[in-house]
Amino acid sequence: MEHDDDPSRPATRWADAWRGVLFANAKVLRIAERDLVEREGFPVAWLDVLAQLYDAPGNALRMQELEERSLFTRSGLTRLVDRIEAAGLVRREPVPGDRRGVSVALTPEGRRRHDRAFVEHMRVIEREFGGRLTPAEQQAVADALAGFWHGDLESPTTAG
Amino acid sequence: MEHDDDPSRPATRWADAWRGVLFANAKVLRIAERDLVEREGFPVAWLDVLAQLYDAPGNALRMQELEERSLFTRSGLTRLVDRIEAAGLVRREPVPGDRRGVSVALTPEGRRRHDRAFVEHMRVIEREFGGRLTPAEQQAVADALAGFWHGDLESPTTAG
DNA sequence: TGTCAATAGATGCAATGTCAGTAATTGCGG
DNA sequence: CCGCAATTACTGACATTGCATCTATTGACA
Repeated sequence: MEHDDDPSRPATRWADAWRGVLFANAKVLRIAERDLVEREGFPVAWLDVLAQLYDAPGNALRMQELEERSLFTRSGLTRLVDRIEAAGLVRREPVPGDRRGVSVALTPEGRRRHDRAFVEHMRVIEREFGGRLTPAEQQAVADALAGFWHGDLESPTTAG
Repeated sequence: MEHDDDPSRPATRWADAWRGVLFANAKVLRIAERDLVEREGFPVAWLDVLAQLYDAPGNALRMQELEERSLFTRSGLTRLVDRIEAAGLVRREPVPGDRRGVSVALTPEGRRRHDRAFVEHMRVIEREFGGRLTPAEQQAVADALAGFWHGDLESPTTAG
């Protein structure tokens, strides 16, 4: 992936864009991970789960819903929730209509920890990520990549 | 809902930009990981190592250099190299001047596997990532995030 | 009602990653 | 030359993750 600055052949810019995503993610997340563990004693994966529950109606989600929304550890969710539950931040509850299902709910303690951790986490992200971009760049990246989250991107994988 | 172009309050766009980075990375990488394992029988972490060696002068790097450049698995490099070496894709060699050191070199087989894997990997990235962005968006993201890789971003972490 | 595929989670095992501690080597200061 | 801190890489204990499998429950249907 060397020389393709040629204006007649702009299609290779995605490689640099991808590299940027890769590096930004890795570097910022590494710092944020360290910081969170030091301050709060739990990793970003926990905060991800807590935040999903926080945003959910009733502060609770079924395992499967959690799995769909969670960025990290698509699998292994059972044990992840085990640990968070052991720490008292969430609680498993039976689902009224379906005896197979389990609902994971935020405990009051979990909510407190979430609030504190989230604020500090965002501060770190702002310092390490947002602060390195101009407002225009922030807007551009947000617009360009919006499709990856508020969008469904199943499509092109059908053919296996 | 979309109007935050307000100059008095532009600072919140980085949150959406960050979310985009997070999601794009996670979703695209997950697909690429599966694909690579299926096709080549090794994970992206291997390709990362192979690519670092490929780009290095003499197709070789010391463990520490490898660790600094590697995006994935900052730690655990010893065992990672163990595995790749066991597969015959790299070879450990003593360093002439320093008997503590170890140089990790790409084998001919490693080079072949790298070439093939890299091409296919890039194809997947293009399909899953590049293909979802317009050329203008690709350019914008590449420009905005360039600082995270060709740049040094040590600075603001000094105070711990 | 009995059978069976589908769904929701959990579990076993192997692979991988993390962290602290170890061993060998180097280079400095006396 | 000798002791000692720094550097380089590895090892072992342990936590986490991924994958395939397993159990329980549900819902469709004959």
